Amino acid sequence: MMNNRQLAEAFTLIADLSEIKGENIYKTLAYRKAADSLLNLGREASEYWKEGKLNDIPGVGKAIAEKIDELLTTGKLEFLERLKKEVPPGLVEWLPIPGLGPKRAALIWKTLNITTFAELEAAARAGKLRDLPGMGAKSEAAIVEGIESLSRRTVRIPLGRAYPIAQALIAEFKKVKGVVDAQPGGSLRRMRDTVGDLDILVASKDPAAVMDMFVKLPRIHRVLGKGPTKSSIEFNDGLRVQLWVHPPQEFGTALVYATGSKEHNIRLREMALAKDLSLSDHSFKNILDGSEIFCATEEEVYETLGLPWIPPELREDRGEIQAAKANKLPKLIQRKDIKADLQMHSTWSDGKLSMLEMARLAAKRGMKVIAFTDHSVSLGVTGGLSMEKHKKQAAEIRKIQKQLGDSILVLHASEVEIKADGTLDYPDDFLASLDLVLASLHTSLRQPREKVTQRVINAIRNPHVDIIGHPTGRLIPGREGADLDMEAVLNAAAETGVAMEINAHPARLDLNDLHARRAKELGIPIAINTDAHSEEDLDMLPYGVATARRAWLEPKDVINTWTPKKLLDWLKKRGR
DNA sequence: GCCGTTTTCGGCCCGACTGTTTTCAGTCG
Repeated sequence: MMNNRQLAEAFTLIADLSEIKGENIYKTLAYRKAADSLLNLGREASEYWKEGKLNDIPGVGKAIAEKIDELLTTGKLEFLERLKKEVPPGLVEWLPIPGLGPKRAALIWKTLNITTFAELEAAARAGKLRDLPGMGAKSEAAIVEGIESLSRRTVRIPLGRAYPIAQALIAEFKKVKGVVDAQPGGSLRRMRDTVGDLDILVASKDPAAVMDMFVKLPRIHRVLGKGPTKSSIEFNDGLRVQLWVHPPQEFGTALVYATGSKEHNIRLREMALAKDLSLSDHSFKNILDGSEIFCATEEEVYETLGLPWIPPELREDRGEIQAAKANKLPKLIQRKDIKADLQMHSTWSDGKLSMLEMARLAAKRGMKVIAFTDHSVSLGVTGGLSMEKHKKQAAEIRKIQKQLGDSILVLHASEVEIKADGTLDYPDDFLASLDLVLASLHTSLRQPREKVTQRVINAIRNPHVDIIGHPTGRLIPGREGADLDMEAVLNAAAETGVAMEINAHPARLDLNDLHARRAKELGIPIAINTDAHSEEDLDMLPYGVATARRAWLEPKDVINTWTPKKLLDWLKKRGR
């Protein structure tokens, strides 16, 4: 059964091939929209399909619904196979080359009769592209350079790496004469778990000063473009940064534009047009009389459209505009709402600091409750604890609790391994003796879907498990995580009341935004924990909160916002 | 191909930058 990503890939391929073919641009746009919509769906399209509700998926009408049906039934699509015979699918590999789009791909293919990436590279290097109509030596050089940069270019980078770099750049921009404000834009500001390139927006009365400083930053590989209001560069490590500079009086429209997402912006522009206003990064322009409305702040932009300000994390065209219209935007959780951290590690297993040190550092960061979830016995590499050692740890916790007084409550917990056979690492009567049990997958993540899903469900059904930690086990970048049937997992959690974790470490952010949002819909309590192994890790909490915000979570949805008493009551109700 | 707080037909977001084409097309975000 094809999953959403595979379906989206099929429609993206249709869109790419159609565009090279020269098909009506709005038709290709419709396929792209459908692909995007599938990727943004909280549940598998196959479930909509079983319910006969494919048309409920935004951007899916009669024709695309029929194609999804064929793909899910047969695993193939006759329409796509025919299209591949008309347009060589190898051409699609050319499109990521900067400076080469569908029009030129078609031109090169038809004129030179080549279809592979290697043939294209050879033709470009042999000087065969410069004589094509509309192209010249510079276009050809740009394509050669584009091919080279593609091989050098890093894939999407983790938010946890991009964010500090962006903050450092912003600090530099703010030092430049004439700069009034500087903010991140793009997926960075929306706090997606990975970002493609860094978008930064500056408000300044003297744009040239910022641009000149920007293109002279150290460690720049090359300047991709430089204009009076927009420039972009590529660093030696392949990271790309795009900079816009606007006068302060239009910073609001500019920031909305630069933040995106593209789909969100399209919705805003449609709303503007309904009021005879054309919205750009500069202003609202009245299409009847040409008059302009300038917005220095985002609030003014949304107000002009009759909407309350929408937090950047929600701007994905996942229903936030409808919610804003109805004045039903969620009151999103914030960092300051978090008063408990229910997964952290100490020197008792693989943590770097003692429990007392960790407790004091957590208290300093506003925590009222923490849980030590040192690893369980079978995870040998981490120094997983025997039951015997747990008794000693319990005694140690009683001791440090006296030292800490009532500044912070320390719970004796465990991150219990969900073993490859689906059993847990300790017997039930031992689990019952702990203050809190968090169960996680670390091994045999590549098991088949049914098996690995059943493992997690077994853990959820164990009456002594309170939280499932980083449910899929993914690592960013690089490791996919288990192929869980998330809908089945979440349904089990909804039945038993087990909390699901958003692991705040930027290498995890697991649950992701979509799954966390689905968990909320099902009424499942969510935990946001740092999984800290060191002091620095304690400061990763904002990434977890950002993921929760992207999932539309409010303080009441998250158990870490509760008072110690409420948290203890919840654990008691769970049989503790 | 999708879609409807004017619409079941006729729209579908907007502008900067680049190169080459001396007024615009292609690409990009």
